[in-house]
Amino acid sequence: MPQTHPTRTGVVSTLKRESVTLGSFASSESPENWEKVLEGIRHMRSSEDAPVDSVGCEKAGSSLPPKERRFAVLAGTLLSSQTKDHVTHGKFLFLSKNLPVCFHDSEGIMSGAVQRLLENGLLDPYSIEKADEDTIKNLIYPVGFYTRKASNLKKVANICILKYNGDIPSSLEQLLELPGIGPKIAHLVLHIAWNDVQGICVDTHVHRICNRLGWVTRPGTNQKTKSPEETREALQKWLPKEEWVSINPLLVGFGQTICAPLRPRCGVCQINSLCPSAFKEAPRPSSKSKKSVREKLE
DNA sequence: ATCCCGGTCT
DNA sequence: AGACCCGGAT
Repeated sequence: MPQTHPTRTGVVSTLKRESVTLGSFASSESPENWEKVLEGIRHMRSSEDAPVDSVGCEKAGSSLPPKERRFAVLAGTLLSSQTKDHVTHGKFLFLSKNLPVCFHDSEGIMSGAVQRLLENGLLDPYSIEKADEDTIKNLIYPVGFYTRKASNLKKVANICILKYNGDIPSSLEQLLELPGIGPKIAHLVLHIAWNDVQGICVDTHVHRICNRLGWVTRPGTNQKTKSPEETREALQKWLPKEEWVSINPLLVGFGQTICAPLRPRCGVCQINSLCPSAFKEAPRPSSKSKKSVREKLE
């Protein structure tokens, strides 16, 4: 698609204010203080210990030749999608050179599934196509949506064989045609497998945090974006492309440790003075308890 | 024991 | 809008 990103953002020109913006800014212009916010998050991330940073990664597929390696990336990413382990996608963005298929291993679920596939020689399209679907199901069992993923994996393998000579598609559009591959995974695979950054990988953390920061709005409005895709497009309009890769693991880790989906720890957040949503989150979503009034005020 | 999670597909 | 699915949090 057209590359209409005004990467030259007028970041240096505008005079800085100390006040917190309300998240409104002219379209295709950067939100105020975004660099300060990013810097603050980086600083917090350097001292926090987010799960995404832990070293529990498997290096399945690291010694494979390029074509097999790419398929392993696609298969592994497909498996980790829609699982909480998906948040660790950010991890192997950094390790893609040597460790193309890497998963956070907090529970051993994802890495176990990929490793079992690899040990059984089921990380390449030809073996997968021949393998029984139930076999794949059993090997990947603990991961979420395993039935659907086993089915999608076989379909993907078949398509890769028929249309791509056993390789994986190299364009965004072709990746999106694969069953079970949506925008998030497609952009991720494109980057990891082909080293091609065409878009920001927006998961729920990126989606949520960008909206809290007022970094993205629906086109022509001040309303929050409604979907990760809207967030991706809005974010890409102003965020310099140099940040497109790093923004995902940065915000994922931030979202895991501080800017959590519910009960964000605004009290310890170092950029709360720059965040229009700070301390504005509903304190207790479902409150049946009458105690626990003053326990979380750190 | 119940609720909640999360990309993708329908 | 709901189904898919597990494990984890509550």
